[in-house]
Amino acid sequence: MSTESPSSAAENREALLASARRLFAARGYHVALSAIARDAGVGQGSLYRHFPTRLDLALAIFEENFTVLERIAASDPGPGCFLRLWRRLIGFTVESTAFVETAVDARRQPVDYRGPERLVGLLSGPLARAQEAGLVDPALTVGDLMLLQRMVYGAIVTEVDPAAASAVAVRALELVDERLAWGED
Amino acid sequence: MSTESPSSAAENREALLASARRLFAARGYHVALSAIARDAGVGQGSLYRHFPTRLDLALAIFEENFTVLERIAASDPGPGCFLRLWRRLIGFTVESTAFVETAVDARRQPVDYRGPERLVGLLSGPLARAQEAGLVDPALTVGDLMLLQRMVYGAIVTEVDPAAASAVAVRALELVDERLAWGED
Amino acid sequence: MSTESPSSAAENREALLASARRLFAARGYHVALSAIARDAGVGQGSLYRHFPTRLDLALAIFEENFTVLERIAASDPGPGCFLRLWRRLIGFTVESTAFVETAVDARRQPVDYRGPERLVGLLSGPLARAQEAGLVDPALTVGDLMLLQRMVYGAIVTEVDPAAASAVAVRALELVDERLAWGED
Amino acid sequence: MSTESPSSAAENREALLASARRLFAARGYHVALSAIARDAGVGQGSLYRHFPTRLDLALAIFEENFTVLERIAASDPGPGCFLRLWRRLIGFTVESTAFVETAVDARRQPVDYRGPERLVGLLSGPLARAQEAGLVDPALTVGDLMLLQRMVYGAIVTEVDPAAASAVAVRALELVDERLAWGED
DNA sequence: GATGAATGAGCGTTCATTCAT
DNA sequence: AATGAATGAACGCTCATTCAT
Repeated sequence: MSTESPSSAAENREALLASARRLFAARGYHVALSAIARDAGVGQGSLYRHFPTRLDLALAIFEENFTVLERIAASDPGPGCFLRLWRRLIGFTVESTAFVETAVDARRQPVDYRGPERLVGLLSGPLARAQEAGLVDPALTVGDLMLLQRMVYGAIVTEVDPAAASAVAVRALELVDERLAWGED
Repeated sequence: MSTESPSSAAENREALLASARRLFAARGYHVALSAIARDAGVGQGSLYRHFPTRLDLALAIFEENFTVLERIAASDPGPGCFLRLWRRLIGFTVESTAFVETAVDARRQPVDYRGPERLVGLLSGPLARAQEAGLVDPALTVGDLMLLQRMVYGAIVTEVDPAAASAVAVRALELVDERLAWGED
Repeated sequence: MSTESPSSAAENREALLASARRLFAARGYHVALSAIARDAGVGQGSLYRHFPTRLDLALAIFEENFTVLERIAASDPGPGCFLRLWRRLIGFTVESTAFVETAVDARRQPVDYRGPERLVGLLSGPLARAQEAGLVDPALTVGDLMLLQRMVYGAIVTEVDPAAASAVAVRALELVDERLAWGED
Repeated sequence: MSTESPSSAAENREALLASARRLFAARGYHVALSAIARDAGVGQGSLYRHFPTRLDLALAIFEENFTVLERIAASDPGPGCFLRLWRRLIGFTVESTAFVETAVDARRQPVDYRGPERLVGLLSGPLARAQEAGLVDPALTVGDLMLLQRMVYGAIVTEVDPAAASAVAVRALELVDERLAWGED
């Protein structure tokens, strides 16, 4: 009977996203939605109201990630912007391996999602600037980068030891390392 | 695919593996086990007897793949053996993207599986011979190859268009192509 | 039908009744109450204030119907009044088959509802006048009529084709037609 | 963990039908399916296996009713057969008022059900024999009878007092009584 | 050894009801 | 007085697992 304030809608949304992020990572994309609601301290109906499907939850998390990347892109007009973006993107990849399962699901129940295109748009300018400044192999395309990110997902998601995820990502990128300056600080 | 014939234990096992392979690919690793039994024309209890868990089914399929690779390794003592093995391995990867989900599951409910080590053992000799013959970059280690295969999984499994899987694998490998002669026939 | 205008209590009540009438007819008596509120452009809490239970909504619609019948009864002191009333009553029956579900519900969760008695009171005078004028079989009682109306509900509500409702009502009444002059204009 | 014998399939089916018949009558067509399973002493999954939808359960009950009627029709070649059939049919109607709700549902989610046609086929011969023998008004058609049965549903289902159901059916039929010899033994 | 019906916990979803605003 | 988000019990349904035959 404990009714929270109806005005806590925005807070609930935040709490649900945070719980989803955490439980997706800890227990996989197919964690029970009721567990997410419980973890967020929110009723099942409210979860449903905010995010009618599991995918809506996943896409909302992507959206948050995008916001972070957009902020980086907007704040740094220099040639170093690209590497910051790329590191953050790989960071998201390492943190959210559960989204490979999202991708697997999406292949079977296709959804209209413009994420990749938006990411391309976001990276193009910074990549060009970095290449002009001689920081990145000029032959590398944004498409190559998108593929590389997906490959990193593969490397991480098949890693038995969760603690090794970052190291695996580094090793994976090193396999193409002459072209990309990842890892050198 | 439903068989009405007198079903011996061995035949049932074969039928179950074939159905699992097909349904894992078509409907994903989490397809209902009852669907596999039905597709194989076998009772649910028999599926259970042969493969107590879903993972047992997956590992048995890996085992079949191993057998194919071992046959190649045993039959070709020349320097070209490695590339044949590698191509077949990538072929298996393309065919069974569902096994990324197996890997994801396995991370959460860890199982003692010696697959990677066996694969290393299988590839070491042929790789060395290929490197001696100048066919493959001598700096490439078997560990690099294992990682590369896992990266290919990532590229494929995040590909929305199933028909593009092979092409994506090729593109993924080209990102490291100077070192590996994949694709040149 | 969603109204954005400043909504007074009385307007809300009207809008809710109109939406309930429509949705009961279109989607059945058990349509979600939230759908009625939404359709009326009114908050769920306001629906609640006006009509605490689903049955209150149904009874309020009956009440509106009564008002129409009372107006007819009050306005026509002649012998033809009865048939006008009867036709309108059968009309309401055809329009609101969903109320059979109300009746079914009411049988299980009995409610003190004086509808039938009021209807008897409303029809008695006009029926007597019609019988005196030789327009209706003098052996027919008001109770018979009430039962007949209920029988018409049965005929309509079991009719698969909604468009056939009126025709079914006519056929149903014809089964007792020598006694009642329904249908002859 | 109490597992009943897998061979109790037929018994389970019977138990489910009996429970459904009883609970549909007592608590309405929309009684929880889990309540029916519980009442029958059967798991929910088994209910589902035997009757995938609520409607399947309802139709199976109709089927049982049909079997009873067919047995009467087959066993009595005389002119009195029709009245026995008709009494039994009205008896089923009185017993299973919940099926008005089935009909209401069916109007919204139409289903291909040949019940009425079968009933017509079942009654035609016996009705003709009864009419030849002068037991029933020769002007009465089978279609009239079907409609009459539906009208009886309306009379019963709108009756507040469940104990009055039979009496209401009798009164309802008396409204057309010169034509049909119902009630006189 | 094979069978397939039975089981029931657990999931996603719906919705009447409440209540801070 | 009106709003509409929050709640959570309850439903239909799925499916891994068991076991009498």
